[in-house]
Amino acid sequence: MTTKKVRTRFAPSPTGFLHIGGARTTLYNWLFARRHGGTFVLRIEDTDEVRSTDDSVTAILDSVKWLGLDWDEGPVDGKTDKGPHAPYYQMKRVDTYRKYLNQLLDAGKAYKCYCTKEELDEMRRLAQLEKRPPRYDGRCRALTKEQQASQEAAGKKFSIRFKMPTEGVTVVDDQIRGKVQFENNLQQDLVIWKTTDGPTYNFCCVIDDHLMDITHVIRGDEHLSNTPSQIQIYYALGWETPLFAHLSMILGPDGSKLSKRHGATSVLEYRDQGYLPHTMRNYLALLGWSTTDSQQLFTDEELVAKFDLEHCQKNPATFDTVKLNWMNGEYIRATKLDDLIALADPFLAAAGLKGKPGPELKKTVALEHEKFKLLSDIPKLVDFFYKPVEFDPKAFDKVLKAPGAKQVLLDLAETLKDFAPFEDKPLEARIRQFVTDKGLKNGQVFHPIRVACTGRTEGPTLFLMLEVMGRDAVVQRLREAAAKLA
RNA sequence: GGCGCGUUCGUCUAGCGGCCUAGGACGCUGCCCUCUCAAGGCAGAGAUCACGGGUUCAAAUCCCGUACGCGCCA
Repeated sequence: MTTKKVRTRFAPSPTGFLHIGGARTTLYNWLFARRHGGTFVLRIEDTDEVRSTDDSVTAILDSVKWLGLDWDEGPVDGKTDKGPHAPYYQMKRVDTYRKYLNQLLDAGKAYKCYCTKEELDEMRRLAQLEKRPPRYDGRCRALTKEQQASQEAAGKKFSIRFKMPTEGVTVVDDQIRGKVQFENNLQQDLVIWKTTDGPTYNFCCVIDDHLMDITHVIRGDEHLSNTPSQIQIYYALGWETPLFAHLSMILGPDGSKLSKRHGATSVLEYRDQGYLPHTMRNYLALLGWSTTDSQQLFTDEELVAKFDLEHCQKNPATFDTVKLNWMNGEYIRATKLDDLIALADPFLAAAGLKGKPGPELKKTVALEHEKFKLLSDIPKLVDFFYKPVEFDPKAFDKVLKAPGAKQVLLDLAETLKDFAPFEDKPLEARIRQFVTDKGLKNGQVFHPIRVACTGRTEGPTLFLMLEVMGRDAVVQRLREAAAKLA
């Protein structure tokens, strides 16, 4: 076991938003680094010039920041970097890659390949036909200097391939899956430099992980198959390999790889729907990792203290919004009122509830605190305090159109118009007295009040809600509802 | 097609040969609380541990096949 200081990295390609799978990979890298007092590095793998965009970089950095996962080295924003291994954008490191490319070329461990796309397609077609694995046959491996010169004289472009060993096996000693063996002669000679004169992902990745002293490469399952090739590049350069850990994928409810079809996949969408960063950390931590006890809710400190690679799941996990929602509700309930209102600010603003006349938001939100699953639920559940009552048709028909309901509203408006103090307990006592006086049942009075004041059959505890709403508003709403019944 | 990975309640999972008549969490059902909806409390249903063979006194746990799913190569 290495005694080196732990260094992990998350290395996204900026070709889109940070999705749930990437978020979990980031989290695990972060947790592992923090767990071992190590360093967490963020590196942008933007070698795909066509698909990489600045907007994606921004979106990814925003996502990681929102998740609350701070990185020790990496981009600060689109322009500057922090850390001793800067720059952390691969396209700014091309000279470095070129240096090692030349080293491999000089050592005869890589070679120029002049095959065109058409030729490669043909090769593949034939292989399919003959039921052979459709891989590059290595025809340019043994080209002489003269042959190469004539290809180039003919103006042919070339890519550069890495020479995989033709015999033996490469073992990936995976921290999660154990030893995984690959036969070398079944691996093809990987393109490490493109015809367009640029490095490829698999090459840069190796160079950077080595140069940046990465000790643990924790990444998605989809990279496992490329790992033997990468390991051989380490060997060819005379480097020690880091330890690898491949995480299983995250699936959608139908068992296929989580994608747009399944709804939200981008981390930022979860932010915009009103999930708390802590919920995402906790939920994602448990999606593919677990402790031996039955604990579900963890503080960040607990997560950091307990996280390990041993308990990472080998099989893929289905993303379950229902449990996510439960957890978010748990954390919203655990959030102090003032903090909750601050967190909900964008949602309250979007709903136009800020600065509206009416009760203090803090009071109305407090009434429903235990019911919110999402921050975006907050305005939906308290908006009736701040705008004219909109009656739910069913509630209106069932409760207000009930026999006697109109009279109850009218009588109550009279009873309450001068009532003081207009507070929870006194109100309850008075209204219960009203019920008795009229020889009615609780429901015949309580329900109409609620619907008249809120438009709905469900809502906060009644008398406290009336207190918060205030006498004038309550009396007015009772009368308006009665008038509507005319 | 080749190679690789995986398979425990609907979902996330515990389990590393006897403690498993398989435990927990979310969800679901019922009851309690109650002015509604939640929250909370209690109870319950729900998994022949993918299938088939071995190994062993003993297997969800080890080995081998099969099926299915997924990934990579293109």
